[in-house]
Amino acid sequence: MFDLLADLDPQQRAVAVSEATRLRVMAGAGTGKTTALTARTAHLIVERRVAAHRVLLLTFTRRAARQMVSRTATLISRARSAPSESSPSQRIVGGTFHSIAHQTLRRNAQALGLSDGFGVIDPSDAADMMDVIRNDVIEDRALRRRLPRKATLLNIYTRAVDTAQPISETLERTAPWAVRNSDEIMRICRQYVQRKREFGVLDFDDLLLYWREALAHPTIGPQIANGYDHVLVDEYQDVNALQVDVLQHLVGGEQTLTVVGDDAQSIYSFRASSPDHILEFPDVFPGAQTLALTTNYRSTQPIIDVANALGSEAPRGFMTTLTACPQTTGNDRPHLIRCADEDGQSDSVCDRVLQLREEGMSLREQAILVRAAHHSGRLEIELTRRGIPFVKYGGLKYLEAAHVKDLLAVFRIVDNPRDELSWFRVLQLLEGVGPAKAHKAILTLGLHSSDGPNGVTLVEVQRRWPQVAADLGRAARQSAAPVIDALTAAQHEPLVIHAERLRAAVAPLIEANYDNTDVRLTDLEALAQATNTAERLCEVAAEHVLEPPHSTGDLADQPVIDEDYVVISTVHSAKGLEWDAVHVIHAADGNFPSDMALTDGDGLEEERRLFYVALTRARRSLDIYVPLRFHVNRHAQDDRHIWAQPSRFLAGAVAATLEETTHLRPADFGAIDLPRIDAAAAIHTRLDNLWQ
DNA sequence: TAATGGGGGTTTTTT
DNA sequence: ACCCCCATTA
Repeated sequence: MFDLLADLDPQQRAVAVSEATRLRVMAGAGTGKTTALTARTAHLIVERRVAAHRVLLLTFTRRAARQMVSRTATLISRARSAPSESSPSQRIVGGTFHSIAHQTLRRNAQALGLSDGFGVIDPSDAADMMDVIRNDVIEDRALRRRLPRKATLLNIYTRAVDTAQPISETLERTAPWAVRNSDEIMRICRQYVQRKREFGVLDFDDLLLYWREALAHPTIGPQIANGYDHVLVDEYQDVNALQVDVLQHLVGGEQTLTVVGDDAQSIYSFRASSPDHILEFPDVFPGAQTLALTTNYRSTQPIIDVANALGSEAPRGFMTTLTACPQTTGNDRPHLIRCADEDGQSDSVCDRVLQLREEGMSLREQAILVRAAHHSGRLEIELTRRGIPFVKYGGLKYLEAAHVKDLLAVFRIVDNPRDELSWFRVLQLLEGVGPAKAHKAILTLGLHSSDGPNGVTLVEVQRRWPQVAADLGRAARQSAAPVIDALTAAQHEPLVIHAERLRAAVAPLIEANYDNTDVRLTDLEALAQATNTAERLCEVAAEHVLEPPHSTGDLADQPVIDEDYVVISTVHSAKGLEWDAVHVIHAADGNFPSDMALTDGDGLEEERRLFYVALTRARRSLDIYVPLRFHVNRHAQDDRHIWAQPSRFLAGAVAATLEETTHLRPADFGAIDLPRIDAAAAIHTRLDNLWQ
């Protein structure tokens, strides 16, 4: 018979079978955390007879959730010698904090005073709202221009919400230059909250806030929490105070709680997470037991040496020191490659990538990791020039999916006609309709004026539409009519038919507004078909918002899948992944650690953890590239450069673990021999003192 | 109203 | 190079 625990090492086995009701697992990088967690879950279900649907697994990414739910199901079906893994008795409830929150809110919308077809807006919608509000609320143009840009406004708002700190405090920490305008920013935030309510929409933060509110309620809360007997949380180092609150309520009864994480990999402080939460877990959850996973099965000894050396330099240290698995082979020390400038770096990376491929390592086994998405710009040019295919993760432009957002906006209107944001978007697809006419139309439709609890109904919209149409050109009137009809028609039809009707009505508008119509229309067909498993259109829209395309490859057509390609990824997006070879570029002070993060000591420590995450992605080969000269500005095309020191993380104990080489092109001779003085670092320190 | 051009500013990471 | 804002023009 299949033994669930057979492939586990003693540490992992301890995690799998522990009967602690509060368990913290400190799991270092590459130590088989997923293996241990899925074994624990399967063990609960197979050996301790827990029903699968009473186990809740919370993660931070969709990918992690999917992976663990299906691996658990596989384990269970093997242990029971059952043929299929799709049986509900084998599938636990798993998802990101946000998606589980969303499902919970849908089920309890009425009890929570939410309108029943509430919409979920993505960060770019939210930012657009911020933009509109700024223009409405701030009269003075000069003042308006001094305020942060829309995305920054949203960041400030989010951070204030996540940390439950007043805006003024948030500004001090994250945007000190905007402190003088804190009054205006507060007014904008207040309006933002109010408008979301009027429109009947929730943003990402709201999902968690409402979830917590529901859980904190004396009768609703326990009812939700009692749906589960066991709660497991992955990547616990990334939780913020709000999420800890949610968990406390979720396990307020008889439930058990297992959290797994690594304090060394806490890299989301901009979302108000802090490694303190995993470090202080026993204080918040009394009686907690702690286990550790310390044997790294991923990387060779020399790579682990670099990671441990980096950890040893952290002022507070990291809780786990990694031990290499005795079976790993490979003695090559990771390289620190000095390059003259960014182009030299691009050159060097390409050379190395091709060299490794010639040694038999396919491109797909290699990744190039960057601190900031734009760091790979010049490298991408060089990769293209040399015909090396690549796929970039992170930093996807939402606009590329504008047509998808258009149809989703229509979906949202169906269930929530007072969603002004969606109307605003859809109306502007009509010819001759810009912001001004769209706004007027919204007033005419009287989206909020209605008496009903959920605002206007679609029937009312249809009745008032002729008034709007009178103000439109002929073309706009004609192309709008089918959309309005499709919105109201077919409420009794199967969802997928209704969705298809809407798609057909919107398609001509898409054709009129965008290039690349073929690809876009295909996307929309897929989207309409995807509604056949859902119960409501607003659900489809929300799920889509919660799982945006993650790489440019996700949006592209399938053929890419068969090809061999290098992955370019931000370090943040690379967490949880691994490759045979990892190339970390731009490891120069100012880029990595990023200048932006150095306003306080916490910032520097987070950069160190980020660097740690980057290093520990590598299985067999690790190369760190240091361009000594790079462009001053993000988008600079001019010749203004600054000289940089290698990243401060490469000094001290770490230096001793690396093999240093210099990559020179003929043109670089001379350049590289210029004296390297410590001026940059000295000035940096001096200036840093000014801000404290 | 949408399209165009000039000018000024440009602070990372993402569920 | 790019984005954002504004004024001008069709």
